[in-house]
Amino acid sequence: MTDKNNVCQVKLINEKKVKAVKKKMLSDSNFTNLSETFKTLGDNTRVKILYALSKDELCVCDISAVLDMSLSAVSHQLRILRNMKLVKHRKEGKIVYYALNDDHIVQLIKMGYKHVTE
Amino acid sequence: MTDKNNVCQVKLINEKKVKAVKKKMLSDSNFTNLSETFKTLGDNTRVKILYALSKDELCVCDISAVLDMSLSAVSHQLRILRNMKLVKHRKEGKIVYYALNDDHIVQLIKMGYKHVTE
DNA sequence: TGAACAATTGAATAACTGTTCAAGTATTTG
DNA sequence: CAAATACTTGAACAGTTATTCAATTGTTCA
Repeated sequence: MTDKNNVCQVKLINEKKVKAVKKKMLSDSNFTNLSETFKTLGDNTRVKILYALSKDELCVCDISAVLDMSLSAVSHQLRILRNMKLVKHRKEGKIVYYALNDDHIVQLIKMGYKHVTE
Repeated sequence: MTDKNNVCQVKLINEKKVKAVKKKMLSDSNFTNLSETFKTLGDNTRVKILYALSKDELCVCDISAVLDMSLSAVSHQLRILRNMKLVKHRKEGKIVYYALNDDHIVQLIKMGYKHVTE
């Protein structure tokens, strides 16, 4: 893709800058992990679940009550959060309790909240 | 949706907890803003653009060179970042230079990076 | 003025995503 | 064992999204 007529003809407006910035970029896999983490937070339902869990450990049923959503929808999103290792769960009979995996994510959400409210 | 047979029958496993957590939830609009901000960061191309701009002010052409992507694709994403007020731009003749709107977002990205690399 | 070119834009397409619905698991308890 | 129930799962559907391609805008400069 680099050559082609897609890229501007002037052979880079600012070759030095481009080289310097390119050198400072992270690896592709880091960017992928980064954007996938943000993408996981970038859904109304999931961010609500995480926020709720930052207040208390909750079972699926309780979460669906807090969010006023179907059990199934919540469960689907919990699977995604589980896969991303953002939440952990423990079984107590029929009931499955979910909790945040660590407080890391809450910090991110708090910072995001600061951003949108300032 | 609340009643229905979607929600668990036990009339809430833990009514007190649910009430307490529900009270602590943010407003819907706050959650929407929050998730939309994260969603904007939750794309490989956009997070790369923001990261690059955290290193230097760059024109569209330079950005497309840094990311090795088409001008058009970059421009489309820049529009989204502009709409979200994450970047600002200034014109210099034919060339449009982009920069981060504020350092807020870099903090978020740094924190996300810390999360994925730890 | 007209050629060159950085950037934007709209349409089209392919891929992805979140919810619902229905069916299925697993556990408790009568 | 059978009924009840908390939860999970797969398929289907509607809505969204990122990129490409082609056309267009706006600016410089010969």
